[in-house]
Amino acid sequence: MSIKLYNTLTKEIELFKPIKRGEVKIYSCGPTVYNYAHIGNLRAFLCADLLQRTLKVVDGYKITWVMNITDIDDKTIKNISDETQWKPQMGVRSNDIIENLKNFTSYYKDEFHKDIRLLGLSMSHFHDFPRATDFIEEMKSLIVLIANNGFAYESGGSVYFNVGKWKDTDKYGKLKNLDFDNFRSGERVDSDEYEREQVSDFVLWKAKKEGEPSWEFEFEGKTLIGRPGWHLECSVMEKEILGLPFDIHTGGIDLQFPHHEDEIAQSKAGYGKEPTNYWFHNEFLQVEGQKMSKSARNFYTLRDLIDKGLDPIDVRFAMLSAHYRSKYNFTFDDVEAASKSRKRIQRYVYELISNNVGHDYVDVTLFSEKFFNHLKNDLHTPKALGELFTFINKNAAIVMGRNTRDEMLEFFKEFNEIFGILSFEMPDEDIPEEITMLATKRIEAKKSKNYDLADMLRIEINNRGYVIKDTAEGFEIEKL
RNA sequence: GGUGCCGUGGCCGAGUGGUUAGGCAGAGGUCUGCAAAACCUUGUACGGCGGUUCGAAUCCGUUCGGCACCUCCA
Repeated sequence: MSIKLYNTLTKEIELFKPIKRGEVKIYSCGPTVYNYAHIGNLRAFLCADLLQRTLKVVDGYKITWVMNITDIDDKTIKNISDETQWKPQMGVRSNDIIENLKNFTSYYKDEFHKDIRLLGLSMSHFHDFPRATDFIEEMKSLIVLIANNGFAYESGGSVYFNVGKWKDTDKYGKLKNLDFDNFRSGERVDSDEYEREQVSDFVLWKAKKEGEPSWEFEFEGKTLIGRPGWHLECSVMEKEILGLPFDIHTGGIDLQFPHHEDEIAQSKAGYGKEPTNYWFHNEFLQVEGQKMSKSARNFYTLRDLIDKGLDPIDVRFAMLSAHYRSKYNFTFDDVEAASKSRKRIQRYVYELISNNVGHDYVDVTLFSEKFFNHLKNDLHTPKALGELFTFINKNAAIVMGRNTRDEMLEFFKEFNEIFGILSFEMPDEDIPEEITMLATKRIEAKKSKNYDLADMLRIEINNRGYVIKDTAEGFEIEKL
């Protein structure tokens, strides 16, 4: 209806139009479950979450959201062959290598689910999490289709996609302008033992190496023992689960090439259709201005951040505060700032709920429209949040009348269906009796002007994890 | 080497020709015994150099710097 999105296919911000009225089908390139997801991975999933929530809340679309789980590739294989990577929670390591692969990847899949839940993604928003190894047969079928159309060839037990031939048929390089004749010279390390006709050809079926999990594939009269190529899984799963074409495909910017480009080529060469109408790519996350990497010692998983005392919801809000097509520079100071500003919004909401003294009328509809219009404009969260803070600054909750408050709360409920950072329950914390007693003693000390004792008691309360605030009536206690 | 993106005040981050973005931090204030919270006030920024223009962070040229992709990568 009215959301505008940047489409990598056209390199323009376009008015989004779904294939079927009122419905949007989204496929997100999900994690490779060979380890815990790092915060760069998580940003991509959070951006996809922002997209689907915005479509749902702002334009009322019914969303079908699929995120794949890559459970077979070089990295998973590498890690299952390394005994030190095995954890007791994965079960018993057996001689059945495919069994090991399943157990290993299942563990990290579950951990991934825990992470995204902590980040505020809701499992109920997902339609499916297909795993690549559950679609081996369908992948073989696609290879056969591609071969039948003349765009695949077997060599050394592997099957390759013939990019050169494809380029005569259709454009290759739809997502990114690439100068194929001028690929980095001298550094083109083709360490594969596989024999490709051209370096730009990519693998559809990869011949087995010693110790690797493998499947049998009857192809043009030969039995090829091996496994599917990485690009193939998405082409297959999105077709099987969503059907072609679907509406939006999401992923990190690094996947534009070759992953998504090859996905387009495969799907079109095999199924005769391109996968999707809109390609949605989020920019990278950096840490302290650098690319995140293990060698730079700035590599974080969500659990690393939690161990450092960060609240995952603050991480969520910090990431959502940056535009998805901008590099997000993750710093601890920034999460700290995000935490404070988040709490400011939360306190404002609590004031809307609790106080009842004001009478002012404020045009909430006007503000709400402006706010959501920013989101409709290619998910411009920084502008939307700027609008929100400007509004909060100009319109103190305390002076608003009940009707305005209720309208504001309606706004915040919609806001929260997208941002997912607010609570509408007044904090009803059980303050231990001993803390209340200390606070009462302090108030008495205060009344008798024994300020030294009062200050000591306040410090004692702080040390026990609570903060005391004096009010006109007496005091309030909050948990830190 | 090829392709593309970006350089805004202490930090983050909007802004594409003339009007206060915003957040965090900082400063001052109201309130308070002191705090905390809240609220009010407060920011001579736009990498450098040229050019176009009455006027440029915004357009053009150039230069410096950073980043990404170029078949492992969210």
